[in-house]
Order: sequence, then C-alpha cells, then structure tokens
Amino acid sequence: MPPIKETKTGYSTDVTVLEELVKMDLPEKIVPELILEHRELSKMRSGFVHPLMGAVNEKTGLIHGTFESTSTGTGRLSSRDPNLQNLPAFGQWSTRLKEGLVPRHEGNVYVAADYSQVELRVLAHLCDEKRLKSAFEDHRDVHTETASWVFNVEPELVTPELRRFAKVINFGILYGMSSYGLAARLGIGQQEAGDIINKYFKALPKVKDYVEESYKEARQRGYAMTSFGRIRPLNEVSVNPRDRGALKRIAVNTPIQGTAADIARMAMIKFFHHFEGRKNVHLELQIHDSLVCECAAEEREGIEKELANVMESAAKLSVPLKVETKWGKSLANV
DNA sequence: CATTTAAGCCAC
DNA sequence: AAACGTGGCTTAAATG
Ligand SMILES: Nc1nc2c(ncn2[C@H]2C[C@H](O)[C@@H](COP(=O)(O)OP(=O)(O)OP(=O)(O)O)O2)c(=O)[nH]1
Ligand SMILES: [Mn+2]
Ligand SMILES: [Mn+2]
Repeated sequence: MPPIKETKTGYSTDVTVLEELVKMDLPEKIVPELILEHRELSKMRSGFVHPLMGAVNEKTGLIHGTFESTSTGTGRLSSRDPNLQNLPAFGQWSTRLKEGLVPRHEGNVYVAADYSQVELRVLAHLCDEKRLKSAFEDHRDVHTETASWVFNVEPELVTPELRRFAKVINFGILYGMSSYGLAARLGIGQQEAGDIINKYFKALPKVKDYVEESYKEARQRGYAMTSFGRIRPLNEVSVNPRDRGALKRIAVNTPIQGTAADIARMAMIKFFHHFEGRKNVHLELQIHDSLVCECAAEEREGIEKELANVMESAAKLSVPLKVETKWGKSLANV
C-alpha cells in the first residue's frame, strides 16, 4: 500500500498512517483494519494483562510497584515495575482490564480525586490572565469549551474522547506546538491550524506574554523554576541540536508542569498527616495530579470529602484548586 | 550472548 | 530546520 510517512529507517506504520490507509478505501483496506485491531489487542495483552499478572506477588497477592521520586526533570513522580500511571483510560478494554484491579480487602473500595484542569489553573496563576482566571472562578471547564470551539459541537455533546483531544490542543499550543504539528494531529490544513493557534493567543493575550517572559527569565538565570522554588538547570537537559525550539519549550513547560507536581507532592504530604493513625485508609496510587486511596466501604462518603479537602487546600494559588472525586470497587470506576 | 536503539503506544 | 511537554514498557533489529 502507498507509503504515507517516513521514519529514520523506512516507512512508518503508526496508527495515524494505518487509519489514513483505511480511509483511502482501497480494495486492500482490510489489511490496515486488521493490523489496527491486532495492534490494539496485542498492546492490551503484552503491555498490560501479562505484565500486571506477572507482577502479582505470590505471597501477598498484591502488586508492589515502585514510585520514583527523583527521576523526572520537572518534579513529577514516575512509576515502574509495573508502571501504574499509564493504565488504559479509554475504550472497552480499559474497563475490562481495570475491573481486575481491586482493593486488597473484601468490603473495601477505592476513592480517587483528580485536580480539575490543573496546569491551566497553574497557568492562570502564573500569568494573571483575566479571562482564564474568571473561567475558574466561575467553575467553567476550559477543555470542554475548547472542544466545543474547535470541533464545532455543543458543550453538552463533548464526549470524553473529544475532551481528551481538547487537552492536546490546549496544552500543545501553550507549550509551543507548531501549526504543522497541530494540523497533523487534527487532520486539517496548516493554514487552518495556524488560525486556531492565533485565535488561542489572541483570546488569552497574557499567556503569550507570559510564555516569552518565562523563557527569557529561564535563559537569563540558566534554570527554569516553579512557583515553589524547584529548579531545573537548563544546561543539564539534552536536546536534539537540529530542533532549535526545543529548549524554549522545555523552559516554558517546566515551571507549569513542575508547579503542578509540587502541588501534588504537597497534597500527598498533607494526606499522610491528615489520615495519620487511620489504619483503614491507605494511599495506593499517585497519577501525577490524582490520588487513589483504599478505604472501608462504610467510610467512603466521608473519605471522599476529606480527600477532596486535603487536595484542594494543599496549596493556595490566586485561582481556586478544584478536584473531582470518584469511587468504586475496582480501578475501572475511578 | 547481552545491551542498545528504533518504532510504536499507553498515560498525565 | 524542526516543529507541545513529562514519563515507562514492549518488540524486533542492530550493535557489541
Ligand atoms: N503538555 C501536555 N501536558 C499534558 C497532556 N495531558 C495531560 N497533561 C498534563 C496537564 C494536565 O493539567 C495534567 C493532568 O492531566 P489530566 O488528564 O488530569 O488533565 P487536566 O487536569 O488538565 O483536566 P481534568 O482533570 O480532566 O479536568 O497533565 C498533554 O497532552 N500535553
Ligand atoms: Mn486533572
Ligand atoms: Mn489526572
């Protein structure tokens, strides 16, 4: 079938290429269709089902993963052996998989809370953009509004998948995505993509100013810095020398992603203080801007409120921090 | 034989 | 001349 994209060593067969081949509606379209289906299924089996089952400790019956505290450039945690921060979140197989991940004790449930639009709130705090701040003061959902704007659908009709795509747009543009990159991701022309980027910064003028100012500061100081003083020396980051914009994008991203990471860490500390001595409340997972804990089913309602309160008060920004809570008998619900 | 690299894909 | 950022993991091929 026709080549669409090149890699270093040959022709690309990634998901966008295969979907393009299906769209071309050639007699052989069954081939990319079957490869796509195979990719999805084998990713699930060899990427999640097998490693997760293999990670179950024989004696405890539990998965004992490792959270690394000092292995990212921005201050985020990472998770390994197995990675529990990248469990599938969309699609039927995601639900099936996570139905198998359950609390250690019968009668217990998971309670989870995730910061709402966290890096956009951090951005609003850092750049003092009026429109962004009032959006959060008015409890609005900027991701949904972006989805509604870009994809021309009523906010009520924005699906979770569409909203996830809006995050790519919101954060992508903020962190320096080009019209080329946006066009490729949206499947539109570069002109149209450029228009979207221009409108984005026109709607939020202080964001553009902030991006430039933030980069200038970082370059002068030699390091990027979060709201709480975490630093990332820029001479330690390695970038492809052919990519001239890379260092700027890193310098702009780090204070924001890093500030969100600082907040998440403070929330974890607060969690331990708050729930100290409560033997049936355990923190199980941290997924960058969310915490998942296990507790007795009877205590669920109270824990949900306490967890939300702990996280929302972990730091004080010039915009409110908000979390969304969920609970369930397996990770499929949270 | 073990380790490294490339491509690809899962998440936030 | 490349063209959001932060990670971890699997597979196959290249490298040693
Ligand atoms: N640069 C970049 N950052 C991302 C991307 N996806 C997620 N993030 C960062 C920014 C988010 O605020 C943060 C937490 O991810 P979430 O999925 O929880 O999204 P967010 O909190 O923005 O929205 P939500 O929780 O759904 O209200 O991770 C992405 O595609 N690019
Ligand atoms: Mn969030
Ligand atoms: Mn999240």
